[in-house]
Amino acid sequence: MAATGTTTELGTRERLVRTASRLMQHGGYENTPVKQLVREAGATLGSLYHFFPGGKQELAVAAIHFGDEEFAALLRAGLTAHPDPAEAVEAVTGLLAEALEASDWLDGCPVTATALETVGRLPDLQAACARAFANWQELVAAKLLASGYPEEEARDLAITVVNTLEGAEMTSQVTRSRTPLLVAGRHLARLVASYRP
Amino acid sequence: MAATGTTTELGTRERLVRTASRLMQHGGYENTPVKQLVREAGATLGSLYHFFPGGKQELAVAAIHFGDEEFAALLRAGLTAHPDPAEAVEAVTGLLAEALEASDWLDGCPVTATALETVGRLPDLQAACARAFANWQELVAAKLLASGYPEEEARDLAITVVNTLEGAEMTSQVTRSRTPLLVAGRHLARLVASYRP
DNA sequence: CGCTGGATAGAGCGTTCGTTCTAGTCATTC
DNA sequence: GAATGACTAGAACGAACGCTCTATCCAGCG
Repeated sequence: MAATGTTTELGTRERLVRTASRLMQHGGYENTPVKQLVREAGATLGSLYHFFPGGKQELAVAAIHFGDEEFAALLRAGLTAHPDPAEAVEAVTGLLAEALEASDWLDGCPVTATALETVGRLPDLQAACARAFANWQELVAAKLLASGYPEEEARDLAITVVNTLEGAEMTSQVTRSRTPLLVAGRHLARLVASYRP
Repeated sequence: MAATGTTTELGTRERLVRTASRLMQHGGYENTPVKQLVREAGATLGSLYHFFPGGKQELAVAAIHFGDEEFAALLRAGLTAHPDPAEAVEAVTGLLAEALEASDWLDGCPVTATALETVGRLPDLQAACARAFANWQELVAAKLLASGYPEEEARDLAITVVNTLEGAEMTSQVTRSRTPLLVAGRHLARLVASYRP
């Protein structure tokens, strides 16, 4: 190899995190056996417990953070696509619908499934999921604030925007249809516009 | 016992279904071991496989249907509380927030967790979950239609109302706060009112 | 009374789970 | 070229999983 100073392709640790994020996106935490995980990541059990002494749970927290950032990137892409926040939010639903259908309705929200099954069971994971939701709300709120929305209305709208995206993404996934997401886009745009300063 | 002709308290089958619904509401399908299930239901493995030859999966489908009806009852209660659909929807979020906090943030939507973890894995369960969502949408749509909303707008609004309720319920659960649900109530009321015929 | 069949009861099956453990590889450093 | 330490490799373990199986109970009936 030429450049041995940096990672040539992707380090084992990174492959583990990304694979865990993808598998947990599909089936959540308990439905993701570590052996399948390391196999698909092209790693071994030894590597997993080398990088994550806390085991599956520590890896899962890292995977949730990765999914958090991944979703945030898509959110940023949609939000910056239009200056107007209402149009921007609707653009996000379009991006989500596209990505979801392209994955044969499998790649839903990378956090939701894990969030629901860890409530009251695995506090570390639940906290990581809560942080992700807060992070996404913050992105939406920033867009609204930058457009002149008053502080309180911006914060509240951001909560509902993210929640509706989550709910619509789930329903689109279960029913294998773009409709819930696209309808959510229209309604959120109308709602956001109705508060326009 | 006096009346031996009918079930004295609750039949074993019914206890299994209700217990399964409650446990799946908390942790989903895979997080609900059959042995814990029969123990909490006051039943045994023999009874489970007597009433549900299809095993855990068949019981889970029955449990989803039960949760479907249970949530539908709460939805009906909220929707009939006010003649105006906008106020009615907001009433629903109040009921949900109350029930959720009373359960120490554990009794979320009885279907969502299972829906997400069975996508693309257990078609029978996924179908049962999809049916529940459609059922709830139908209830909201009926309320809007009865209030004179045009057919298409009523259907689309019903989709978003249910999706937003789902998303807000999940976020309220994970963050242990009424806020997401109550904010969703205000926003949904505003959205529904904005379409008032 | 004995027979019958729905319902109950739980020990035990084979499998899979997350984790541990020992052995090994390989680039880097003295 | 021996030593070092980060990393790889996978066999093996105890626990827990869903499910099967045989035995038993008991109300209804001739």
